[in-house]
Amino acid sequence: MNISIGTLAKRAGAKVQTIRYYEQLGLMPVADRTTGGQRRYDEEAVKRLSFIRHARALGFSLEQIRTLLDLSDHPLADCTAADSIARAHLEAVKTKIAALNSLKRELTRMVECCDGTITAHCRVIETLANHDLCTSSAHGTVQ
Amino acid sequence: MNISIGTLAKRAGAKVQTIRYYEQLGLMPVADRTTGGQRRYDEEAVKRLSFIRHARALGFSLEQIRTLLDLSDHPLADCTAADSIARAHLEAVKTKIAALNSLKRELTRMVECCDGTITAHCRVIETLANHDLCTSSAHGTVQ
DNA sequence: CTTGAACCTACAGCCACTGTAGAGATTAAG
DNA sequence: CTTAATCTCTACAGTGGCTGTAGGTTCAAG
Repeated sequence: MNISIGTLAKRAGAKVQTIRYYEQLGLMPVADRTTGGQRRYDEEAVKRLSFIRHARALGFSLEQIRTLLDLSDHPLADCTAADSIARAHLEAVKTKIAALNSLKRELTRMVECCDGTITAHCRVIETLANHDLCTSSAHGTVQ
Repeated sequence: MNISIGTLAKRAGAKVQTIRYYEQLGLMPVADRTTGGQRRYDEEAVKRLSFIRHARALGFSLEQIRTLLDLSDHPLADCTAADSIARAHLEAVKTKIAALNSLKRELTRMVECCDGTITAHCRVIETLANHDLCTSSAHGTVQ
Protein backbone atom coordinates (compact mmCIF):
# COMPACT_ATOMS: atom_id res chain seq x y z
CA MET A 1 0.00 0.00 0.00
CA ASN A 2 3.01 2.25 0.32
CA ILE A 3 5.39 1.22 -2.39
CA SER A 4 6.95 3.92 -4.55
CA ILE A 5 7.38 3.43 -8.26
CA GLY A 6 11.15 3.10 -7.87
CA THR A 7 10.80 0.36 -5.27
CA LEU A 8 8.26 -1.45 -7.41
CA ALA A 9 10.65 -1.21 -10.33
CA LYS A 10 13.48 -2.77 -8.35
CA ARG A 11 11.33 -5.51 -6.85
CA ALA A 12 9.84 -6.61 -10.16
CA GLY A 13 12.87 -6.01 -12.34
CA ALA A 14 11.66 -3.18 -14.52
CA LYS A 15 12.53 0.44 -15.17
CA VAL A 16 10.41 3.24 -13.76
CA GLN A 17 9.54 4.50 -17.23
CA THR A 18 8.48 1.05 -18.27
CA ILE A 19 5.93 0.91 -15.46
CA ARG A 20 4.44 4.25 -16.53
CA TYR A 21 4.41 2.95 -20.10
CA TYR A 22 2.51 -0.17 -19.01
CA GLU A 23 0.04 1.99 -17.10
CA GLN A 24 -0.53 4.01 -20.27
CA LEU A 25 -1.23 0.81 -22.21
CA GLY A 26 -3.62 -0.39 -19.50
CA LEU A 27 -1.46 -3.37 -18.54
CA MET A 28 -0.79 -1.95 -15.08
CA PRO A 29 -3.68 -0.36 -13.15
CA VAL A 30 -3.90 3.39 -12.69
CA ALA A 31 -2.09 3.79 -9.37
CA ASP A 32 -3.23 5.69 -6.28
CA ARG A 33 -1.37 8.94 -5.71
CA THR A 34 0.07 10.73 -2.69
CA THR A 35 -1.15 14.28 -2.03
CA GLY A 36 1.96 15.38 -3.91
CA GLY A 37 0.91 13.34 -6.95
CA GLN A 38 3.36 10.44 -6.73
CA ARG A 39 2.23 6.90 -7.50
CA ARG A 40 1.93 4.42 -4.62
CA TYR A 41 1.55 0.67 -5.12
CA ASP A 42 0.65 -2.43 -3.12
CA GLU A 43 1.86 -6.03 -3.18
CA GLU A 44 -0.71 -6.90 -5.83
CA ALA A 45 1.05 -4.52 -8.20
CA VAL A 46 4.38 -6.22 -7.54
CA LYS A 47 2.82 -9.56 -8.51
CA ARG A 48 1.23 -8.15 -11.62
CA LEU A 49 4.38 -6.46 -12.82
CA SER A 50 6.43 -9.58 -12.09
CA PHE A 51 3.95 -11.58 -14.17
CA ILE A 52 4.40 -9.16 -17.05
CA ARG A 53 8.19 -9.08 -16.81
CA HIS A 54 8.40 -12.83 -16.59
CA ALA A 55 6.21 -13.22 -19.65
CA ARG A 56 8.29 -10.62 -21.51
CA ALA A 57 11.48 -12.47 -20.58
CA LEU A 58 9.86 -15.52 -22.17
CA GLY A 59 9.33 -13.49 -25.32
CA PHE A 60 5.55 -13.04 -25.18
CA SER A 61 4.34 -9.83 -26.83
CA LEU A 62 2.51 -7.23 -24.78
CA GLU A 63 -0.71 -8.10 -26.61
CA GLN A 64 -0.30 -11.77 -25.72
CA ILE A 65 0.40 -10.72 -22.15
CA ARG A 66 -2.73 -8.60 -22.11
CA THR A 67 -4.75 -11.71 -22.91
CA LEU A 68 -2.88 -13.82 -20.37
CA LEU A 69 -3.52 -11.17 -17.71
CA ASP A 70 -7.23 -11.12 -18.54
CA LEU A 71 -7.30 -14.88 -18.15
CA SER A 72 -5.53 -14.84 -14.83
CA ASP A 73 -7.87 -12.08 -13.65
CA HIS A 74 -10.83 -14.41 -14.32
CA PRO A 75 -9.70 -17.73 -12.86
CA LEU A 76 -12.90 -19.57 -13.67
CA ALA A 77 -12.50 -19.12 -17.39
CA ASP A 78 -11.50 -21.91 -19.69
CA CYS A 79 -7.75 -21.97 -19.97
CA THR A 80 -7.72 -23.20 -23.57
CA ALA A 81 -6.84 -19.70 -24.70
CA ALA A 82 -3.79 -19.46 -22.43
CA ASP A 83 -2.71 -22.90 -23.53
CA SER A 84 -2.96 -22.09 -27.21
CA ILE A 85 -1.04 -18.85 -26.79
CA ALA A 86 1.72 -20.77 -25.07
CA ARG A 87 1.68 -23.52 -27.69
CA ALA A 88 1.83 -21.05 -30.57
CA HIS A 89 4.68 -19.29 -28.86
CA LEU A 90 6.51 -22.55 -28.34
CA GLU A 91 6.23 -23.29 -32.06
CA ALA A 92 7.61 -19.84 -32.88
CA VAL A 93 10.51 -20.44 -30.51
CA LYS A 94 11.30 -23.78 -32.10
CA THR A 95 11.33 -22.19 -35.54
CA LYS A 96 13.61 -19.45 -34.32
CA ILE A 97 16.01 -21.96 -32.81
CA ALA A 98 16.18 -23.86 -36.10
CA ALA A 99 16.90 -20.66 -38.04
CA LEU A 100 19.57 -19.60 -35.57
CA ASN A 101 21.23 -23.00 -35.73
CA SER A 102 21.55 -22.86 -39.50
CA LEU A 103 22.82 -19.33 -39.12
CA LYS A 104 25.38 -20.51 -36.57
CA ARG A 105 26.63 -23.10 -39.04
CA GLU A 106 27.04 -20.50 -41.75
CA LEU A 107 28.80 -18.02 -39.47
CA THR A 108 31.10 -20.75 -38.21
CA ARG A 109 32.09 -21.67 -41.74
CA MET A 110 32.69 -17.99 -42.54
CA VAL A 111 34.91 -17.49 -39.54
CA GLU A 112 36.85 -20.72 -39.90
CA CYS A 113 37.78 -20.02 -43.50
CA CYS A 114 38.95 -16.41 -43.06
CA ASP A 115 42.67 -16.48 -43.77
CA GLY A 116 43.32 -13.31 -41.75
CA THR A 117 45.13 -11.45 -44.49
CA ILE A 118 43.39 -9.25 -47.03
CA THR A 119 39.75 -8.55 -47.62
CA ALA A 120 39.85 -9.87 -51.17
CA HIS A 121 40.27 -13.40 -49.85
CA CYS A 122 38.08 -12.91 -46.82
CA ARG A 123 35.46 -15.61 -46.54
CA VAL A 124 33.20 -13.36 -44.49
CA ILE A 125 32.93 -10.71 -47.18
CA GLU A 126 32.80 -13.28 -49.92
CA THR A 127 29.97 -15.21 -48.34
CA LEU A 128 27.91 -12.10 -47.84
CA ALA A 129 28.54 -10.97 -51.40
CA ASN A 130 27.53 -14.27 -52.91
CA HIS A 131 24.46 -15.95 -51.57
CA ASP A 132 25.17 -19.04 -53.68
CA LEU A 133 28.04 -19.95 -51.39
CA CYS A 134 25.52 -20.25 -48.63
CA THR A 135 24.20 -23.74 -47.98
CA SER A 136 21.61 -23.01 -45.36
CA SER A 137 18.38 -22.09 -47.03
CA ALA A 138 16.40 -21.89 -43.81
CA HIS A 139 17.15 -18.37 -42.78
CA GLY A 140 14.47 -15.80 -43.19
CA THR A 141 14.86 -12.72 -41.05
CA VAL A 142 16.27 -13.69 -37.70
CA GLN A 143 16.16 -11.11 -34.95
CA MET B 1 22.36 1.00 -65.99
CA ASN B 2 18.64 0.84 -66.61
CA ILE B 3 17.12 -0.94 -63.66
CA SER B 4 14.11 0.61 -61.95
CA ILE B 5 13.78 0.59 -58.19
CA GLY B 6 10.97 -1.98 -58.38
CA THR B 7 13.06 -4.37 -60.46
CA LEU B 8 16.02 -3.90 -58.14
CA ALA B 9 13.74 -4.64 -55.20
CA LYS B 10 12.53 -7.89 -56.75
CA ARG B 11 15.99 -9.03 -57.82
CA ALA B 12 17.60 -8.45 -54.43
CA GLY B 13 14.68 -9.42 -52.26
CA ALA B 14 13.78 -6.11 -50.68
CA LYS B 15 10.88 -3.66 -50.67
CA VAL B 16 11.03 -0.44 -52.63
CA GLN B 17 10.73 1.65 -49.48
CA THR B 18 13.56 -0.25 -47.88
CA ILE B 19 15.89 0.71 -50.74
CA ARG B 20 15.00 4.37 -50.35
CA TYR B 21 15.54 3.98 -46.62
CA TYR B 22 19.01 2.50 -47.21
CA GLU B 23 19.85 5.35 -49.58
CA GLN B 24 18.86 7.80 -46.87
CA LEU B 25 21.19 6.04 -44.42
CA GLY B 26 24.00 6.07 -46.96
CA LEU B 27 24.11 2.27 -47.29
CA MET B 28 23.00 2.40 -50.89
CA PRO B 29 24.51 5.04 -53.21
CA VAL B 30 22.49 8.04 -54.33
CA ALA B 31 21.05 6.70 -57.59
CA ASP B 32 21.10 8.37 -60.99
CA ARG B 33 17.73 9.72 -62.06
CA THR B 34 15.73 9.79 -65.29
CA THR B 35 14.69 13.20 -66.59
CA GLY B 36 11.41 12.57 -64.82
CA GLY B 37 13.20 12.04 -61.50
CA GLN B 38 12.95 8.27 -61.13
CA ARG B 39 15.91 6.26 -59.80
CA ARG B 40 17.84 4.01 -62.21
CA TYR B 41 20.32 1.39 -61.04
CA ASP B 42 23.03 -0.85 -62.50
CA GLU B 43 24.18 -4.41 -61.75
CA GLU B 44 26.56 -3.10 -59.11
CA ALA B 45 23.56 -1.88 -57.12
CA VAL B 46 21.94 -5.33 -57.33
CA LYS B 47 25.10 -6.85 -55.84
CA ARG B 48 25.33 -4.26 -53.11
CA LEU B 49 21.69 -4.62 -52.09
CA SER B 50 21.97 -8.41 -52.16
CA PHE B 51 24.99 -8.14 -49.87
CA ILE B 52 22.98 -6.01 -47.44
CA ARG B 53 19.93 -8.28 -47.51
CA HIS B 54 21.99 -11.39 -47.04
CA ALA B 55 23.79 -9.83 -44.08
CA ARG B 56 20.43 -8.73 -42.61
CA ALA B 57 19.06 -12.25 -43.03
CA LEU B 58 22.06 -13.39 -41.02
CA GLY B 59 21.07 -10.94 -38.30
CA PHE B 60 23.83 -8.35 -38.72
CA SER B 61 22.78 -4.83 -37.74
CA LEU B 62 22.84 -2.05 -40.31
CA GLU B 63 25.80 -0.49 -38.50
CA GLN B 64 27.73 -3.76 -38.71
CA ILE B 65 26.78 -3.96 -42.38
CA ARG B 66 28.03 -0.43 -42.95
CA THR B 67 31.45 -1.55 -41.70
CA LEU B 68 31.38 -4.75 -43.74
CA LEU B 69 30.49 -2.76 -46.86
CA ASP B 70 33.38 -0.35 -46.24
CA LEU B 71 35.70 -3.33 -45.97
CA SER B 72 34.46 -4.93 -49.15
CA ASP B 73 34.78 -1.57 -50.92
CA HIS B 74 38.48 -1.52 -50.03
CA PRO B 75 39.62 -5.06 -50.84
CA LEU B 76 43.24 -4.48 -49.92
CA ALA B 77 42.46 -3.70 -46.31
CA ASP B 78 43.17 -6.11 -43.51
CA CYS B 79 40.17 -8.34 -43.01
CA THR B 80 40.64 -8.69 -39.26
CA ALA B 81 37.79 -6.26 -38.70
CA ALA B 82 35.35 -8.27 -40.79
CA ASP B 83 36.45 -11.41 -39.04
CA SER B 84 35.95 -9.97 -35.58
CA ILE B 85 32.51 -8.64 -36.47
CA ALA B 86 31.53 -12.10 -37.67
CA ARG B 87 33.04 -13.76 -34.59
CA ALA B 88 31.27 -11.39 -32.22
CA HIS B 89 28.03 -12.01 -34.06
CA LEU B 90 28.55 -15.75 -33.86
CA GLU B 91 28.99 -15.49 -30.10
CA ALA B 92 25.79 -13.45 -29.83
CA VAL B 93 23.96 -16.08 -31.88
CA LYS B 94 25.22 -18.89 -29.65
CA THR B 95 24.05 -17.02 -26.56
CA LYS B 96 20.64 -16.46 -28.12
CA ILE B 97 20.31 -20.13 -29.00
CA ALA B 98 21.12 -21.12 -25.41
CA ALA B 99 18.51 -18.69 -24.05
CA LEU B 100 15.90 -19.91 -26.51
CA ASN B 101 16.59 -23.52 -25.63
CA SER B 102 16.01 -22.90 -21.93
CA LEU B 103 12.91 -20.98 -22.89
CA LYS B 104 11.74 -23.88 -25.01
CA ARG B 105 12.13 -26.22 -22.05
CA GLU B 106 10.10 -23.93 -19.84
CA LEU B 107 7.35 -23.46 -22.42
CA THR B 108 7.21 -27.19 -23.03
CA ARG B 109 6.76 -27.87 -19.33
CA MET B 110 4.04 -25.21 -19.16
CA VAL B 111 2.14 -26.66 -22.06
CA GLU B 112 2.49 -30.30 -21.03
CA CYS B 113 1.09 -29.65 -17.58
CA CYS B 114 -1.98 -27.63 -18.58
CA ASP B 115 -4.98 -29.75 -17.67
CA GLY B 116 -7.25 -27.97 -20.13
CA THR B 117 -9.99 -27.11 -17.69
CA ILE B 118 -10.03 -23.93 -15.65
CA THR B 119 -7.53 -21.12 -15.42
CA ALA B 120 -7.06 -21.60 -11.69
CA HIS B 121 -5.24 -24.85 -12.36
CA CYS B 122 -3.54 -23.69 -15.53
CA ARG B 123 0.16 -24.29 -15.48
CA VAL B 124 0.74 -21.52 -18.03
CA ILE B 125 -0.74 -18.80 -15.87
CA GLU B 126 0.73 -20.28 -12.73
CA THR B 127 4.24 -20.39 -14.12
CA LEU B 128 4.05 -16.82 -15.28
CA ALA B 129 2.68 -15.66 -11.94
CA ASN B 130 5.36 -17.41 -9.95
CA HIS B 131 8.89 -17.08 -11.17
CA ASP B 132 10.05 -19.56 -8.50
CA LEU B 133 8.42 -22.39 -10.44
CA CYS B 134 10.77 -21.58 -13.23
CA THR B 135 13.96 -23.65 -13.33
CA SER B 136 15.72 -21.97 -16.20
CA SER B 137 17.68 -19.04 -14.88
CA ALA B 138 19.32 -18.25 -18.19
CA HIS B 139 16.64 -16.15 -19.78
CA GLY B 140 17.23 -12.47 -20.04
CA THR B 141 15.20 -10.71 -22.66
CA VAL B 142 14.88 -12.92 -25.70
CA GLN B 143 13.61 -11.37 -28.88
C1' DC C 1 -2.84 9.30 -76.94
C1' DT C 2 -4.55 6.87 -73.29
C1' DT C 3 -4.40 4.01 -69.52
C1' DG C 4 -2.73 1.81 -65.64
C1' DA C 5 1.16 0.44 -63.23
C1' DA C 6 5.09 2.07 -61.17
C1' DC C 7 7.32 5.82 -59.22
C1' DC C 8 8.03 10.25 -56.41
C1' DT C 9 8.21 12.86 -51.61
C1' DA C 10 6.99 13.36 -47.04
C1' DC C 11 5.43 11.77 -43.16
C1' DA C 12 3.11 8.68 -39.61
C1' DG C 13 3.12 4.26 -37.38
C1' DC C 14 4.89 -0.21 -35.59
C1' DC C 15 7.07 -2.50 -31.03
C1' DA C 16 8.83 -2.12 -26.58
C1' DC C 17 10.95 0.48 -24.53
C1' DT C 18 14.84 4.27 -23.12
C1' DG C 19 16.44 8.79 -22.39
C1' DT C 20 15.99 13.74 -21.59
C1' DA C 21 14.58 18.30 -19.62
C1' DG C 22 12.82 20.96 -16.25
C1' DA C 23 10.00 21.15 -12.45
C1' DG C 24 8.07 19.52 -8.02
C1' DA C 25 7.90 15.97 -3.91
C1' DT C 26 9.89 13.30 -0.35
C1' DT C 27 13.11 11.87 3.04
C1' DA C 28 17.20 11.63 6.03
C1' DA C 29 20.65 14.13 8.37
C1' DG C 30 22.14 17.97 10.91
C1' DC D 1 13.33 23.56 10.80
C1' DT D 2 16.42 23.65 7.08
C1' DT D 3 18.98 21.82 3.70
C1' DA D 4 20.59 18.61 0.43
C1' DA D 5 20.15 14.49 -1.91
C1' DT D 6 17.33 11.60 -4.08
C1' DC D 7 12.99 10.49 -6.24
C1' DT D 8 9.23 11.39 -8.91
C1' DC D 9 6.35 14.04 -12.11
C1' DT D 10 4.86 15.18 -17.19
C1' DA D 11 5.76 15.46 -21.84
C1' DC D 12 8.11 14.39 -25.56
C1' DA D 13 11.93 12.71 -28.68
C1' DG D 14 14.73 8.87 -30.09
C1' DT D 15 16.03 3.86 -30.92
C1' DG D 16 16.14 0.06 -35.01
C1' DG D 17 14.51 -1.51 -39.15
C1' DC D 18 11.50 -1.12 -41.52
C1' DT D 19 6.21 -0.64 -43.43
C1' DG D 20 2.21 1.89 -44.82
C1' DT D 21 -0.28 5.90 -46.53
C1' DA D 22 -1.66 10.07 -49.18
C1' DG D 23 -1.51 12.71 -53.00
C1' DG D 24 0.75 13.60 -56.87
C1' DT D 25 3.96 12.52 -61.25
C1' DT D 26 6.21 9.57 -64.77
C1' DC D 27 6.75 5.72 -67.66
C1' DA D 28 5.87 2.02 -71.01
C1' DA D 29 2.69 -0.74 -73.52
C1' DG D 30 -1.03 -0.86 -76.68
